[in-house]
Amino acid sequence: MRDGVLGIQQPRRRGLTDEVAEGIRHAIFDGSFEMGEHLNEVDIAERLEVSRGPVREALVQLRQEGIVTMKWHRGAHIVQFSAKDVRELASLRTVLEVFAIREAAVSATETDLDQMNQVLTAMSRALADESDHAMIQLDVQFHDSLYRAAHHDRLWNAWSSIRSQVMLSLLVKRHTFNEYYRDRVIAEHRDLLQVVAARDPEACERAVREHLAATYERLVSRFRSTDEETAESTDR
Amino acid sequence: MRDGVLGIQQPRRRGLTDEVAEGIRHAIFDGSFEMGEHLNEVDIAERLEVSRGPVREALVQLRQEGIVTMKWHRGAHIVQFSAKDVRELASLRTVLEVFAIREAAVSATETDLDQMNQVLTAMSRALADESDHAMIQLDVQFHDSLYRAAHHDRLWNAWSSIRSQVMLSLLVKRHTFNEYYRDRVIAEHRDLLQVVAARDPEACERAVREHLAATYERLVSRFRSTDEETAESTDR
DNA sequence: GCATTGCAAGTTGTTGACATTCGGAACCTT
DNA sequence: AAGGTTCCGAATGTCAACAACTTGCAATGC
Repeated sequence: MRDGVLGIQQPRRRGLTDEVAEGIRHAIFDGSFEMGEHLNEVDIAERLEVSRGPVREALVQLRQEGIVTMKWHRGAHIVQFSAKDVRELASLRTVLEVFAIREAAVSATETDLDQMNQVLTAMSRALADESDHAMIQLDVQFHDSLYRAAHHDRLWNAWSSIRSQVMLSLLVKRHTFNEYYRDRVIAEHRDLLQVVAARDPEACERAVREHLAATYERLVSRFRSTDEETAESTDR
Repeated sequence: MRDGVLGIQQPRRRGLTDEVAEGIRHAIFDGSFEMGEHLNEVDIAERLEVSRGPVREALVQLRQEGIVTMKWHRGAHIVQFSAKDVRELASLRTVLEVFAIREAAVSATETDLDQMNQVLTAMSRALADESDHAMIQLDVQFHDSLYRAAHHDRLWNAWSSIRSQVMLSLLVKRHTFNEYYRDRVIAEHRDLLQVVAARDPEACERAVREHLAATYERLVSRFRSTDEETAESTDR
């Protein structure tokens, strides 16, 4: 946020709560937990060498991000997305992102555009590595920079509260994205950057709608429509 | 949610965290705290007769709701809205609520419409009492029922994360709303209900845009703008 | 056998004590 | 007296123990 006088990034002091939240988030994205798995507070606390206090506070945060659910005296579980959930993510995200890109078209600075561009070049590099995980991360990162370019704190918060869900829903089905990512991601995102740079609100809205429709059309079908159906045999 | 077999409303068990969060929220809305005031954890804990643990967890929740800010080792403060904040609330809320009412127009049930109607009648009663506080509460409550009619969990969460801010920004300037509330609230909200009931998406969108524009046009001017904002702002 | 009841183990919820950090008052230096 | 430094009080951050709750299992009764 504020760099020191010497341009040195002064160590941002933050509590264990945030560290733990990031740790758990990272673990979830890395696939260290199964979908629906129970998160044991003492396990996490011991593994991160912290007490349970910060862990609990972190879980409250993650609940707000929608990637864990909590019930009274029943602890936290990783969410399990149904097709309905993904459809909700798609529709809400479209609404937010159309708004975001229209705002960005008006108030994006050169710096903002640069950052979007940097993500694009990072994508090109990642394409060679064929790492789906890295690519998805960059995908989300690009949209981060788009939202940031809108310069709208509360819009950013709204995005933050579904961001982790978006990331998780993509990661879970990452293997179905191979061809898509190889063929179209970079082009589509470059289009987004261009319409923003061109300051054309209408083109912006069209580009976002197409981009998200294309992404989610294939994604939704990968999730089960009823989560009542169950249940693979118990793994214990 | 699920009533017992005997129709007995089983007491919804919830932790102290939620109770405390609601307590603090209530206190803030009641004006028990000044804007920007520091929230002392031990004071709150003692006053509510709980330990600091639940209080801290509750504050994390309230931070997510945007009505308190927290900094490392500096605790929690009530937010202070600037004109920019209120403008952000207005624009984001418009985006969300347009989406909400269009969804509601499609998927609202009779029960949903009934609940909206109930709030309307409660408003009529409150109008006589001339209690601004009660009226604002009902105003927000009406919009609650609108969002609920959309049957979209993530949209509801997005609304929840600005709801408290909306409520607070209205309450802080409640004295400027006398005439408006007396004259137009009920009519405008009844319009909203009618267009939803008519299942007319376009009329819905128009009604919401007008309603919110009217509300925020007068509200924004009541908040003072920050220095930097006036310095670099370009009107549009 | 099947359902019910009581127990026990394990997990979460809560608490009070301890450690760390911030901000300001008092003090020294110039 | 102005400016900087040191120290202390007060609040927050963290921890480990205690209490409450849920759940699965086994014993009991039918």
